[in-house]
Amino acid sequence: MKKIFIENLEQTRFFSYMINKGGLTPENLYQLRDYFHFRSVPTNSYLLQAGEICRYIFFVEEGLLINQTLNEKGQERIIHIAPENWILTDRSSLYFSEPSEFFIKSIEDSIVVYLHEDYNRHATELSSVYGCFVNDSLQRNIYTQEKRIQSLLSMTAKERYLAFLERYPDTTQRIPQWMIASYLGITPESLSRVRREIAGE
Amino acid sequence: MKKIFIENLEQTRFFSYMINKGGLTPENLYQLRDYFHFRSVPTNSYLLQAGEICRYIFFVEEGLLINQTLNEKGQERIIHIAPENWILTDRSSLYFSEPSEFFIKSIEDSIVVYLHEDYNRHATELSSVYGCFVNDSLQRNIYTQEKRIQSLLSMTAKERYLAFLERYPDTTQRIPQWMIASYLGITPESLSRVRREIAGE
DNA sequence: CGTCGAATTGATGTCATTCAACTACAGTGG
DNA sequence: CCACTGTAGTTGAATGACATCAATTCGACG
Repeated sequence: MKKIFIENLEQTRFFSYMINKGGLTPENLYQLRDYFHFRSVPTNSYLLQAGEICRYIFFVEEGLLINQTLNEKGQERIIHIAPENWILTDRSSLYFSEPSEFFIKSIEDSIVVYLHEDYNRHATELSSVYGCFVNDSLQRNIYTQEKRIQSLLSMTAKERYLAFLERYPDTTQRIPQWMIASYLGITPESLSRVRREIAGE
Repeated sequence: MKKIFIENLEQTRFFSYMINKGGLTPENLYQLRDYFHFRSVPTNSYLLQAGEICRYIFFVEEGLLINQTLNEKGQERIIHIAPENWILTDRSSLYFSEPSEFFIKSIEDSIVVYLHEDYNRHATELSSVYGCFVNDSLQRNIYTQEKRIQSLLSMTAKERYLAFLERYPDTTQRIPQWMIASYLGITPESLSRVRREIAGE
């Protein structure tokens, strides 16, 4: 988890994202320079441990992060999967400064941008467009969660797996199968059977 | 769904909520008078139909609203249940002006405050505290959805029902059982069996 | 080559669904 | 006032989906 120096900031996914989606300018980003830094993160590093207070928003420049939790019975559950260009954090821990119930961990050698908790506030002050973007993201986040709840309420394991494949078409083969199973809320064995069924169609 | 006139605005649940939780003052609320109105809503009225664009945020002054959707197979699913003091809307339809996939409907004779889509914006201009409150609500919303996803991923029907009872202790007996079943993602028959089991403990 | 974890496969169990029958009750019209 | 109807809820038996447990295979890595 070494802090690293990036030669061409402007060529990073992070910059493209913030400029194209967030509506910031390169100048804005240089002004925000104190509120983010790049880190190199080897496989299986924990960026956040349950019990800690989450202080950062993580942007995946390269690699793959997951967000997991342990339920009462002690088994782990994958909550989110974040490949390149995704943002991951524990909003409630970050926002309310409460101990997190989640782990955030890398499952590939990754490069992660750590966004300081004040990044969004400062960026919004620099650009009102960015403020709207943050709001948009929250709304969209709620919407996708709504969708996921619906899928858990009314789809079978097979249907959910097919939906997963559509959602993460390129990423699927980078994720161990048992993690996908966990994300879908089924056992690895069940997923294996589902896959066999699909293959023979 | 008659527009109604309220004698003592200050004694409404809506005012208490906006003042105590939202940080607005009574004066603020009178200034916002154009952006909300009360309606009397008989049982089984639709406040929003799938396909429409949602234009309001609904605050339940009295009664009981639900938010439901039809899945691909044509069966209805209860997504949210909102008794007094709750807020209900289709955020993505409201925010992105897209046709809604949801129905919002009263299941008791109710009094509902219709908040105009610009209410939040204007209220935020009047009071920055309110702006924080809106943000808080979004964050909290995300958090509770996260919780619900986890419960769907790892709890049995019985456990989810018990959790439901804790969450809506006073409201349970006002909601038909088959709706609770739908909210929990199980069939009415299963819920009936779960209840019998619990009763005999 | 041996080890370890991931993935597959089979046998069996559990939980919830489905379908059907039955009860209870509320509303309607004769 | 009573029969008729429709809806919610309960119950039972059969079925289906997924879990669990155990055995085996596969592949990566030291």
